[in-house]
Amino acid sequence: MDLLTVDRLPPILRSAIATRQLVAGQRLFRQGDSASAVFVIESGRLKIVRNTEEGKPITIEIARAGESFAESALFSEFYSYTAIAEVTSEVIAYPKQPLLSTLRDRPDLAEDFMTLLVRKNNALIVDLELQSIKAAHRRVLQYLQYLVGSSDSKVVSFDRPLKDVAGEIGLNPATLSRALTRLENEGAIARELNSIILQDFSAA
Amino acid sequence: MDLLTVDRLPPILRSAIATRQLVAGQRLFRQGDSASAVFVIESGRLKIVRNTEEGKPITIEIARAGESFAESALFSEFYSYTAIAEVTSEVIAYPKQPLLSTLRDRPDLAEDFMTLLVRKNNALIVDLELQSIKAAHRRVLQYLQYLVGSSDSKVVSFDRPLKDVAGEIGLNPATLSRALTRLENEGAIARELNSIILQDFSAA
DNA sequence: CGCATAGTTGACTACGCTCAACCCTGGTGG
DNA sequence: CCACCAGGGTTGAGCGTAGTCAACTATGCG
Repeated sequence: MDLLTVDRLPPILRSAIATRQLVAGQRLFRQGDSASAVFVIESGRLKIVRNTEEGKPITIEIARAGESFAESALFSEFYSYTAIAEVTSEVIAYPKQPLLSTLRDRPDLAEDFMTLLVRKNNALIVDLELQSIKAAHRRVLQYLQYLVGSSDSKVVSFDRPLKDVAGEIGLNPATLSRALTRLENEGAIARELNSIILQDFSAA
Repeated sequence: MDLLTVDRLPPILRSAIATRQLVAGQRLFRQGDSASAVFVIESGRLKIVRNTEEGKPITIEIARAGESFAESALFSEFYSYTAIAEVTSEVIAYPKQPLLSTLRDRPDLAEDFMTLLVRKNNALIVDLELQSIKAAHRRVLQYLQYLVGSSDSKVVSFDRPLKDVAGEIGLNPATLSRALTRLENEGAIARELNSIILQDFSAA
C-alpha cells in the first residue's frame, strides 16, 4: 500500500505527522477516545478490537507494517474501537484536520483514500462471509484459502499464537485445534511445525 | 442522506445519470458482473447479497429510499455482490467514469462520498459485532436495540417477513421465532401484531 | 372457498463452548 | 546442566443450544 507515503504529501501535512513508539500490549487509543488522527504502521502489528456489550471483545482487523487504520476518525468525533499493539510497534499519526484539508486540495490523494476505504469495506465483507460459515472446520478452511489467496505457495505460517487466530475467526482455541486435526484427517491440509500446507483440489 | 442530490451535480454527471425501474425479485446486477455504476434508491428496497462458496447467500445490507449502494464499483472492475429488488423499486444509476471525474473536480462531493464510505464501514462493523453474539435471543435483542437506536419510541415494526429478518441477522426463521418468544417471556419485549415493543431497563 | 406462504412449535441431531487435565516447549534460575 | 515453571496446544467429557425436518395453524389473496 503506497498511500500516504511521506514524499507525496504537501508541507502542511508533512510537518504535522508524528511517529509514536508502542510496546507490546500498549493501547494506542481506546474506544470512546476523541478521534484525533489516522495512523499508518511503520513496523510491528496492531490489533483493532471492539468491545461488545456482552463481555467478549471482537477483532475487527489485524493491521501490519504498511497498512493504515482508524480512517473513520476523519469523519467521526470518537474512535469506535480500540487499537492495541500486539508487538513492539512504530506508527505514524496523521492528524485529522491537516489530513482533511490535504484531501480537499489533492484529488489524487483523495482518490487513493477512497480506494483504501473500499478495500477495508471488502475486507469486512469477507469477514462477514467467514462468520456466516457455522461449521468450524469449513470456516477454518475458507480462512486458510483466503490467506493464501491466489498465490501459488499454498503454505500458511502464523506470526502469532493459534489462540489469537482462533479469536480472530470467532472460534475457541479448543475448537480451532479440533478443526485443524479434522481437516488434516480429511486430507485437506497438512501440518508441519508452524506451517500449514493447503492441499489443492480446492472446492469439494 | 443528502449525498449526490441532483442539483449539486455538474452538468457532465447530471446528463449521465439514468433511472431504472425494477420489479420485485428483479436483479439489478449480479456478483461478477462488470462494475459500471453506483446507485441511489429513489423508491423501494434492495437487498445486497453475497453468494458464499457454500450454498447460503448472506445479506450484506438492506438499502432503502435515499440510500446508496455499490460504491465499491468505483474502484473495482466487477461487482462483488448481487443487488435484488425486494419490492418494486426505482434507482438512479451514476455511471462510473463521469462520477469518478466529478469526485476529482469537486472536493466537497469527494468528502461526502468518503463520509458515506465510512458509514458503510461502521454499519459492517456493527453487523460483525452482531454476528459475534452466539446466543440467539441476545443477538435479537441487540439487533432490536440497534434498530430503535437513540430514538425514544422503542417500537419496531418490520416492513418485510420475519424470515427475511432472520436471514439478515444470521438466524433460522424457527430460531428467531423461539428467540422472540423467549424474550417475551423474560419480559424484555412485548409483541403486538406487526410491532415489537422494547421494554427499557436496558442492560441486564 | 381454497391455495400458498408465513409463523409457530415439537422432536431430534450436531456441534461449538466450557472446564479441566495433560503434554510439550522455551526460558529462567539454581 | 538440569529442574522448574509458564504458556500454548491438544484432548476428553458434558452441556446448551442452534439447525433441521416436519407438522400444524393462521393469514392473505385469487
